[in-house]
Amino acid sequence: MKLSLKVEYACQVLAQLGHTFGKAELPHIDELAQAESIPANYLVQILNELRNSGLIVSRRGKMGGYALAREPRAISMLDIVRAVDGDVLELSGEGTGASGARTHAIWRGIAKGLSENLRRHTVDDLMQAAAHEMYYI
Amino acid sequence: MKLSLKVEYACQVLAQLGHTFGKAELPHIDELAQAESIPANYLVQILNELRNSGLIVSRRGKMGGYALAREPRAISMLDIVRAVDGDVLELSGEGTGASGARTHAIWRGIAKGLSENLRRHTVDDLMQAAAHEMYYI
DNA sequence: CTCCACCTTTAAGGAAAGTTTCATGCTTCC
DNA sequence: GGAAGCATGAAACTTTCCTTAAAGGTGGAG
Repeated sequence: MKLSLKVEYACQVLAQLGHTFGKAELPHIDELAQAESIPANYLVQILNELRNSGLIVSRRGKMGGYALAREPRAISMLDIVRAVDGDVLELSGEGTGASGARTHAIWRGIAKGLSENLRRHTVDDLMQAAAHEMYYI
Repeated sequence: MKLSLKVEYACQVLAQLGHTFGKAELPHIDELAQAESIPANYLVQILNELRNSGLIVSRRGKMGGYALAREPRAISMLDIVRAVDGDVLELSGEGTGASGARTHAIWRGIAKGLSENLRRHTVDDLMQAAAHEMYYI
């Protein structure tokens, strides 16, 4: 049950955009890619998905770049997951078999709990310095 | 963010084994596969992983079959996920980049919360009749 | 008004994982 | 010893993930 690299990248780049939120000059793809050690060509696709989901905005041409669409605390990790990875803990099976329906029902409940937990974390949290990490290990 | 079919299958077959727990005659692979609409050849691998993790036991030869290793309420969904799908929300990346460490720390916290939630559900819950499903939708 | 820097869109390909199926050997009961 | 069933490993297929690439559109600067 692995977390996709794509979601990790998305969290990192949004944290990075959080730091430049409100500034006049917008960061470019290459700057973001280098700061977060993400392949630039892959980052392009992720940023597009984030833009299509309304989490970020972009400006074309010279002086172009990316920025958060709203303040960091107003973008949750649930928004991020749904933007790049689809529904949280989406079911693969059809719910067939004697225990299929019951199994689906329970997993939907678990997915709901996880979603609510993800909603409580925002880009603001991702921007905190690494010094507080001990609390999470 | 999809849940693997393998985990769903594992939950279903364990629910099925829960119903025959304590009985003298053990169900065969083919019976389990048919009851839960799971490809029998695939189910073999899943049952092996569940056995290697100590969740179920098996008997060879004629009159052979499978059974839970302990009572249904003593097998949690966290046990199931770890047996067939590895760690809960395992991280793919290296935690590199400016926000890599912080992102990892937050996701570890979320994974911990999900694990604790999974621990609260057991095979016993998976065995309940489908009539109670409405509460979970 | 032209060029350059930057974003936009799409696609192709390989690597990895997930799912299914098959083949062979080993145990136990009759 | 033979048949019924589990144990084990591997092959083949499908899907997803990750990476890289290329062609096109946009806006500011000179």
